[in-house]
Amino acid sequence: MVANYDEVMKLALERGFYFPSCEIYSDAPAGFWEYGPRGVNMKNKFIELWRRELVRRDDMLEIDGCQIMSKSVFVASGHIGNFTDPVIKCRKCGSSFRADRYITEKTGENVLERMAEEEIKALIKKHNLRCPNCNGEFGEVSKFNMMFPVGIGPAAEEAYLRPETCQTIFVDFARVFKTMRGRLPMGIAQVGKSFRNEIAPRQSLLRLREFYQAEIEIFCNPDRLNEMPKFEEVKNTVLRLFDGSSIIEVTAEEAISKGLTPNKLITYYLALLIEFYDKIGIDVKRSRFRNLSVDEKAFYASVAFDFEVETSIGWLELVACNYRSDYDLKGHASTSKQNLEVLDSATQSKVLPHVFELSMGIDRSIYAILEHCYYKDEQHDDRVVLRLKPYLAPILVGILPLMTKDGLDQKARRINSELKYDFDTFYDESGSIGRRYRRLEEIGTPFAVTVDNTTMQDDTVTVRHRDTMQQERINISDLHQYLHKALGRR
RNA sequence: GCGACGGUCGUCCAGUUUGGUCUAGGACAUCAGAUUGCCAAUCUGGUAACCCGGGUUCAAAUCCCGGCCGUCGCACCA
Repeated sequence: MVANYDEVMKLALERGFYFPSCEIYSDAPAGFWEYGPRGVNMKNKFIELWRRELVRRDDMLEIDGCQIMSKSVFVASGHIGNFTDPVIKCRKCGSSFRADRYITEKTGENVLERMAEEEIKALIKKHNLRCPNCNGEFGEVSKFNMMFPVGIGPAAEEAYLRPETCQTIFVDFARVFKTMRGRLPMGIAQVGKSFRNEIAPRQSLLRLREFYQAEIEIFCNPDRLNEMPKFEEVKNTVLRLFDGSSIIEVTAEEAISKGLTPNKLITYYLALLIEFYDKIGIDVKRSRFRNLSVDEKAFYASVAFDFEVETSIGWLELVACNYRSDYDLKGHASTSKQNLEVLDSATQSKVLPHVFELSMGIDRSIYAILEHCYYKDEQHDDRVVLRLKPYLAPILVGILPLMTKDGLDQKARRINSELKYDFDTFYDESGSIGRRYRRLEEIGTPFAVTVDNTTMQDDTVTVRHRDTMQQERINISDLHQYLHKALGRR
């Protein structure tokens, strides 16, 4: 039984995964959401697996940069120029439109991305364009920048909240490469918040104004994109590639030989990404890499694959995989007047690295995992089971006394005390045993340890499995090892 | 941002049409007690809400205006 958005939303609100920010105030703006206790735990575990399966596996370097950055950064990155849309507003009914698109649609005239406001105005006048809704006259052309400005210090020096975490990586690149004795290709990773003043934030975690990204920027020599010994590790990994009409399943090796992906470096990282999402609990059979067409790509990307998963509200983009070439380093080099070239030790030549990025949306990923793991068990009174991987579950194990007498509760409390420093545990004695099992499985707890009368005689407990409802009896002294193993730890 | 519709306990809903026993009701969830003792059991009791601001009126959950939020459509989406 497949979940829908409303069911996931209800579970998230009722069980403390996430909820609207500032909700006790009526002027709370849209597009801001908080993680509750269960959500933040799950998010932390998501990031831990990201570190393990991408950052450590590939020997990347992680940094943690500032969220407020100087204006120059965004002049260099192109956000000051490109992150704005020209908007025209009807004087009569107030409807607003993207000026460039509207003019092109109505007149066929090509409107350049950087066309000045005066020129746009002239075009409207020339063709006598009016509002399609009420035939009213258009007012001034305005530019809406989606970055949040901030004023630094008493003089309110112009700066911005970063609209993407990667800019920190680019401006830090030279120092990190030097001090960490970098070699190309080199990955720099970062988890952090980004901020975009969305016009219409919607659907809770899916379209936020303040959101988490986990970003990886691979700095590479563009002449050596097929020199990738590590590629052997992933050559049999299956990629599902979508060309706009159908999904083709191929191994990483086949993707290259058939020309579906451009080179080994990009293909290697697409494969790492899909392996990560498989381990995190996404049903990868319901995912695809969408090869973006020319007009869909961001202004800085020359090759772009969006990693998308199928949900009840359609295909949802979780990761943008962009080959940004030297767009960013070139921009920062010329704006800052710093030389950002590095020596590629393999060729002993100076090179301005190109960049391939994996830009993951954490919040959207959390939503997608919840939806893919949500299961309504029709065999057992429609019990709701969140079938999260053990290493992602907010609570790993519930510790339950069968009843609160004959010392069973004290015994269970002692077991909880012994385990809680190493695992996320939850002690619960309230309500019938069946009710307590149901509450645990609803937040994805894979195991429930029950203390019964037999425990008092031989120090064994039952371990109940969330998905099968089967129980096994094991020694209390083996519990630690048992849970350790269940987490897949070494 | 525009348009349509909507906003009542944690959740879902009743009450708004026709202002007045609404001191706002129910179910689920939750808490306490009793009973039971391995899969949402039963009984008793409790906690808990009219989105915010203004207006009309003797009287507003109910009517009017503004704001905020939500759903859908358009537009936008690095």
